[in-house]
Amino acid sequence: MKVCTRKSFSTFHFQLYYVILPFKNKPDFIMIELTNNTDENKKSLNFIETIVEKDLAEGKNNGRIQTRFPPEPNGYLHIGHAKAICLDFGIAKKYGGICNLRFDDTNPVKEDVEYVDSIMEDIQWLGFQWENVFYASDYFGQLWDFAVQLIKKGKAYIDEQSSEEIAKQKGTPTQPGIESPFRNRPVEENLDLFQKMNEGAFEEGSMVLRAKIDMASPNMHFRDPIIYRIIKHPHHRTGTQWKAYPMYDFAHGESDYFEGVTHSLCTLEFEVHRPLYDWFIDELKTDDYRPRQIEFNRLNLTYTVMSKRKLLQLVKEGLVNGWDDPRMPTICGFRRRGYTPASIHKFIDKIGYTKYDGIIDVALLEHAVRENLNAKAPRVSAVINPVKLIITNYPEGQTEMMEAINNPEDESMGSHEIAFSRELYIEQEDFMEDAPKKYFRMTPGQEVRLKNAYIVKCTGCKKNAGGEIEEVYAEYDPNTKSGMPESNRKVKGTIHWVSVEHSIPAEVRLYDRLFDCENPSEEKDKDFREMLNPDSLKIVSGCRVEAELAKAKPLDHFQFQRLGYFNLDPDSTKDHLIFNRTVSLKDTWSKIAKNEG
RNA sequence: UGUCCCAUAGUGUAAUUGGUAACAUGUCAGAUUCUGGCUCUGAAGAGUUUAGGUUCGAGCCCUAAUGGGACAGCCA
Repeated sequence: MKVCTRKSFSTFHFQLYYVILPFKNKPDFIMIELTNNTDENKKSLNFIETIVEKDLAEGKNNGRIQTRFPPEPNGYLHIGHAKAICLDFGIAKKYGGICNLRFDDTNPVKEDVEYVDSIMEDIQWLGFQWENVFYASDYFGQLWDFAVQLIKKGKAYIDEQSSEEIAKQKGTPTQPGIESPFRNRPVEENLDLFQKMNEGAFEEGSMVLRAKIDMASPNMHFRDPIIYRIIKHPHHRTGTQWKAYPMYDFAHGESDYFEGVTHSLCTLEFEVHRPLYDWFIDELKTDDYRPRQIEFNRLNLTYTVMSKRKLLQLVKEGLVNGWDDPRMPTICGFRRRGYTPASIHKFIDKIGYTKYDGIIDVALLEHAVRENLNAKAPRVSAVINPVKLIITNYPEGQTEMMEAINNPEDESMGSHEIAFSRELYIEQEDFMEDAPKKYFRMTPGQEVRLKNAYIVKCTGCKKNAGGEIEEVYAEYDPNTKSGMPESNRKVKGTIHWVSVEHSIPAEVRLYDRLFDCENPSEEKDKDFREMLNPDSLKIVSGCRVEAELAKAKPLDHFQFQRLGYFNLDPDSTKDHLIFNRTVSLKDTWSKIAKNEG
């Protein structure tokens, strides 16, 4: 055995050793990495990891790393959140830190425990576990005290103007705002009103607490931002205890500070909030510690929308069948569609984290699921649009059990049996009376292999009065059974089938992209409902699947051979099997067929 | 003549300032195949938005322009 080191790599913090094993025919090159951190070192760091490593190298926060995933419980998580989750939990894990789940529940009107539960379920399904669960509402007391402190310092005041008035005075991005007439209200009066505001003495909208900063600031967020408003709607956790609630800008950074977050990762649209985030923390902090907000690009995917508002609208207006409709980009939608956590991780790993706000081709996502399911999904036979095939020279009443390999990619998955008989179903698509040259399937005079069974030669078909194909006929060659010595004869095509008598009925749901246009969010002047793809769901009943599938459990993955990856829908019952198409197989034939006209 | 952010093949990401700008996906071709899948081989596809500057040397640093985005909720 020879071991050689590559000197040229010595500047990196890992070393590669090529070990050449002296096997005669197949010298195996095995790369062994002698470090504790295997994969990570090979890959270049993203800009956030670079920052984290720099902070670590400088000894910031005594080498402590803490992140948080901070959803508002006002909707279901989508694949964009998955990207944030992978980052928040991933950074903590990679650098030996912790990641907490914190619900940013500062607006009781929009929030609900239903969402809290689904969020936790989705994070865990993705394979992550938080260190602690926190709620911004846990800090309402501390935040209140901080607000009082600001008032006492003369840095906050109660404004009694209407929201319209305040908006008007705010100015525009290019014009400075003007100061509120209430801006210099005495401290005592502010404290008194703030107290009463929370006791329910005033109506919603009648007054707010504002930070006194700079109405002429070029950053709109500094123009005396509202930090407390009156909401009388009960809170899903604190009930009616509070009537005055902190705004996001006032709650978020402070919550990070209370918890000891070191790196507060969020999406790009919060970039302009960062100076304010820092401003509040500067007012609050009593030591050198300060959490650091870093923004990365949010995930945009082609042919779908990612905004919670629009997703909610799709659900509320019944344009889809709920949050977990398999066409939705929600995590529960992907789960029901048949995506695996591994495929989502793979996808997110490939797209990376930058500050460039682009849109990602769903083809990348689809590739990730195909790759994952190709490795793990058992192969089965299913006929979605059946037509009868009769093997005219096969004995009536005879049945043979054929061996079907579960997964050619993974021998350890073994095999199962599938019943073969005289009468079968094949796909309507797999028979053509007049076929083009490159059609390798069932057509009179042509031989095809029936997967896992015999080579058959098509002899003709029977049509009804309307010209529709009712039955297809073929003769089999008994010497060509799969596995037999003479079975290796070359035939161009192989098609799948199920036995009429032994197969079971099923419903199959074929999903396609939800929207017709690549970037629905970009078409600002169009109603996004007009861009919906009318064919995004096709329900096909009367499908026939092999008996093996009676054993399927909800969400089990399968490859329907030659068709795609499918999973059993949770609504499926013993008497009514329902399969969802996760993604089709790549289909080069359809391209050829198209080009041939 | 607001502040902030961004700009590398179709898409996404990479490239201690120094070798012919790399990878994935997508596209096209071919091989293989009892899945028109997978796998394998190959090809096309950017000369790094533009113009200056610094440098022996710039995708990378500086300046400006151009284009795109975020910010004017009592949402987060």
